[in-house]
Amino acid sequence: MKLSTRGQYALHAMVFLAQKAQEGPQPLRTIAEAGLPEQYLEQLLGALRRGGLVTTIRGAAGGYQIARPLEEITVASILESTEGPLNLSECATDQACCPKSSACITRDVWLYLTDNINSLLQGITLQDVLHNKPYGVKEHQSYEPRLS
Amino acid sequence: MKLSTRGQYALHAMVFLAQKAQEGPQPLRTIAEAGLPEQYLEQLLGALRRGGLVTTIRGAAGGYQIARPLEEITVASILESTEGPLNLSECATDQACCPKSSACITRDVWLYLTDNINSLLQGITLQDVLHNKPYGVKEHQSYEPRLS
DNA sequence: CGGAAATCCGACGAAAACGATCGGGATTGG
DNA sequence: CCAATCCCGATCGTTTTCGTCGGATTTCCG
Repeated sequence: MKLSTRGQYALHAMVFLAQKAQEGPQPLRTIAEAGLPEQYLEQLLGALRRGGLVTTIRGAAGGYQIARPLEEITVASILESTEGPLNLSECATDQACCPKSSACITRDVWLYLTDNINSLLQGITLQDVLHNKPYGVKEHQSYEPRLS
Repeated sequence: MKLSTRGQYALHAMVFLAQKAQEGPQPLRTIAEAGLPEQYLEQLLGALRRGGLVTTIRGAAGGYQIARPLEEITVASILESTEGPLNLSECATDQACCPKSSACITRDVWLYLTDNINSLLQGITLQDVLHNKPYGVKEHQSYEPRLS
């Protein structure tokens, strides 16, 4: 189980933009200076814009800016914008999984994990990351198997 | 962020073997009957054996069996055997990450997530899955940023 | 002993995903 | 106008994933 570099780069870029939030739009060039491939990063910022997390200003002296208050931007939303939704198993999203297995009890496991990982990711905001605070300490969602 | 089918198939197979734990060794053929690709599954069972989760009996009337008590086999160990360790970001395992970024504060995020997801996965045993019990409801590990 | 049932294992191959790179178009400040 | 900058679709090499294949080995059973 791993994440692609898209998510890593995206989080990195968002943290950078958050730090420079008061300094006007940051051009791609500047964001990539930490060592990220510039043209690749451009794609990711496009995804983040479409996800409503950054705004852009085109033309000379343009660049990228954080679109919303830092406490509203979660790691979950960053990863979802750049990597798509968390999908541990088709079994968890699609209905007709496990063709011949009458009682697919593994499905409950995937659903439980999906819920809890999402809740973990939603518990971390850019604000938290910047302030180096201990992250959200909600409890695990209690789990009751769905009757289906 | 997704899991490969290896993990899905492996969990499915392990649940099946757990259900048949009292009935002697189950041949590959039988395990695959639910619709899994037989020869592919064979590789996965090899990995599970190397991980110490199943034992095999070779030769005619042979097959696969659960190797340990159900409450000792966690979803974490199944996924680790078949997919390798959870690795959200090289940044989390390797040291020299983020080449030019002096203070890589994203690293703390990956470490935190890795710890908590692992703890989620370790909280579910085959026993729990079979009995359809609410899974482990430990709290999130409290997190204090490492000073590095 | 011989054959059938089964696991074991390495190699191969098609398809998808990943990690970029490229080239050109559109927008805007100076 | 021109330079800086974002926008966007296409392409491309590499790696990973998802299997398949063929053969070797082990063991039961008659």
